[in-house]
Amino acid sequence: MPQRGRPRKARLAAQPEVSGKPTLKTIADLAGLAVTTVSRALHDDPDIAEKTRLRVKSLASEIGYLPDRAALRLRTGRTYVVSLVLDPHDEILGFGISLIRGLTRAFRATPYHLIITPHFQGEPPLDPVSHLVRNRMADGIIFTHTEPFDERIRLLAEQDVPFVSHGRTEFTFPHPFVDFDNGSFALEAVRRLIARGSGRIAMIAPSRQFTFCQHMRHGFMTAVRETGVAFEIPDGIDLDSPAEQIRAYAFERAGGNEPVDGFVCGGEVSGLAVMAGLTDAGRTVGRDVHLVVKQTSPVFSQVRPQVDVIVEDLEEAGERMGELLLGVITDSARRDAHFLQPPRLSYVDG
Amino acid sequence: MPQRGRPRKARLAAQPEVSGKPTLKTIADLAGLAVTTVSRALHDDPDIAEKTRLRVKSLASEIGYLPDRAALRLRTGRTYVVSLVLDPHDEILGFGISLIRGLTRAFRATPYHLIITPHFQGEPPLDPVSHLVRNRMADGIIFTHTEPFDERIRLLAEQDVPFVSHGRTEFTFPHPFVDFDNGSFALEAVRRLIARGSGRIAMIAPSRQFTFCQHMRHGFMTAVRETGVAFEIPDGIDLDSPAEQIRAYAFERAGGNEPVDGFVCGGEVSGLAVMAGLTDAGRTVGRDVHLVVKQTSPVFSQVRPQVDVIVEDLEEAGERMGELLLGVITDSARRDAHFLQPPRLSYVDG
DNA sequence: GTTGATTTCTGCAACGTTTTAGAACACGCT
DNA sequence: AGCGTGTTCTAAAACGTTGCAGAAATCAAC
Repeated sequence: MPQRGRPRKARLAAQPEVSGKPTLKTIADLAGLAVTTVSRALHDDPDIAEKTRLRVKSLASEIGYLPDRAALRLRTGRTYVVSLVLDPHDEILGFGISLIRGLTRAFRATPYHLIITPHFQGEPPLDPVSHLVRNRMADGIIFTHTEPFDERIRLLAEQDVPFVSHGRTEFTFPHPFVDFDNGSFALEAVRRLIARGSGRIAMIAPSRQFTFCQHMRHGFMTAVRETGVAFEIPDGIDLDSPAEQIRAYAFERAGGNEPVDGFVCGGEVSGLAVMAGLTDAGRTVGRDVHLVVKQTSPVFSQVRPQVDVIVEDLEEAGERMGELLLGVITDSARRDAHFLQPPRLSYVDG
Repeated sequence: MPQRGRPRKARLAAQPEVSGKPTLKTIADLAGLAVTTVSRALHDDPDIAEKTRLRVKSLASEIGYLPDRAALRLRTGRTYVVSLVLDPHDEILGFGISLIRGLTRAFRATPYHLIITPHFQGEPPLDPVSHLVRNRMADGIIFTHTEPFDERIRLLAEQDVPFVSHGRTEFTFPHPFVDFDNGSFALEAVRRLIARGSGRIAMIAPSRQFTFCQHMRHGFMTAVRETGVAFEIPDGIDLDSPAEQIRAYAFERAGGNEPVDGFVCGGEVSGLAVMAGLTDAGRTVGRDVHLVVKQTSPVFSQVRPQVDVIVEDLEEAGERMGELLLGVITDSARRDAHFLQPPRLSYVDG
């Protein structure tokens, strides 16, 4: 094979720098090449001889070169940052941390970093998002507790900023989301309660502002109509209500005439609160009254008496959201990708 | 007052750029000043006339100028990033998310961002930390589950990288930490159980590898010696054991001869597991056997029968850690600052 | 008026990267 | 020889910021 092209100038290879982290210049000096060449070699530019590319790459990995994030970001505008907007509604139990763990799994082999942007109670929900967008602080945004006409989504779609929401909207345009199938959850929960013998079923539903409230109610009502069972959905009580209020409701509705003997609980705290209310009212859970609880952490398997649970896997949700977001970032055509997570039924003795 | 110094050149103020986020140049053009001048004015350099400083600052806030993080980082080397190393041991219940929420509170009015660096199960614990240090990815590091001779702390102290640990060490050099007073926790827990009438007390302790295990054991043993009560600390069972194993242990030790009638549980999952085991064994919690549980989330107030809890406020811990870290970052002399968090007793009916 | 001190502002360089434009050389063909 | 072509590499500029070294004007003093 004939040697072609420009031959290497027999440049003195400077001795490797001792201090500081390696940069393109470090490699360039080591290899006797120009910084540009090294950059291109690492990017597999076909203009660079294969032999050189290989040499540069092995040199780079040898000295543990990692491109400088700041320089990259300054030059290219890409931040390689994804931000999770931490919702004040995020339940203590699992929601935040499982989701985060899933996200980190999705970003594991990528250069992306996960930053947490808090949304403080009382602030306008749009603030954290518009701050991120305006100052270009992230390549993509993740958030939870989506509303039917969520302003955050309107803004992000308008500005063409990649995002994935946990929860759906009622906008006409498509956008990437991951959601738990709360409709199926409620449907299955009611069916299970009826199989257990419940004759009057109540549901502790999400706050009306969230889209998933409608899904859960719809599933609930479908099952109720399908079976003709008596039901109630308390007004003014939702999953974000203080546990004490939920407990009091369960306590009250456990007795009187037309007592409730089946509860669908959309979350663990409400599940425990309902159980507490029933216990306090002298009812025996699992015998004269039944529960189906949506579980996002493994606590309920240790709660006694055992109750039927339906599992929402938030770590998986996080991982999917991360994957979808990376997809949208690299290819904005994937804007309508989504994932609807099926409920995982986990019932006590069959 | 006489006009002194160099007068403003009557330079044409270029019309404000419409596109892109504002930079120093935007302000400079607007004010008819040089970029350097604007930079110094914003930094309150006394070399710049007060009038100019005021004008520049009002201009800056008017157009919503925010220094570019990438440029700042590239130029100064400061990242304005703090990283939390997410431990795989972080309990689903509260640990992670409360701590994170507290951290974000501490960074609220600062330019610091919180990034989450995962530590995946099976990886060497040093990996995430040394990666952060080597590539200068953060100005400060936060981590949990500290060990007596924690390699992470050794490394960070050696490299002089600011950090705050959750938990103490047995190193001779001082370092910033926040810790819950697990000694007092165990001490008070035993006292409470004895007041309830327990005659044989067991403790579900942390895994031996963590420093706080020793503190908890020490507090426990102090109380045991002080009172002369019978006790046991099961071998091979700790807070990180599968809940089922803990349940089985409680189930077994609830009966037989010399049954245990008082449990100190260092965490919520173990608390629920012990209650489950006792219930399954036919014991009545609150009558013939008692529990004191360390609580980091509000779940236990809804668990029936109610048990005594001692609260560890992880959100406060996070906020303190954030504050301490900012202190160390800006003034490395504060390396020995720390905060020992007192247990908050929350007992059922007095 | 020149000089020097003081005040106030400016230009240049650098951080590490990618992009754009082009340079240096070898080869094959006339 | 000369020319075009293809291959392989490089110099310079730019992203937005700050530190350094000065520059331009004024004032006080001679």
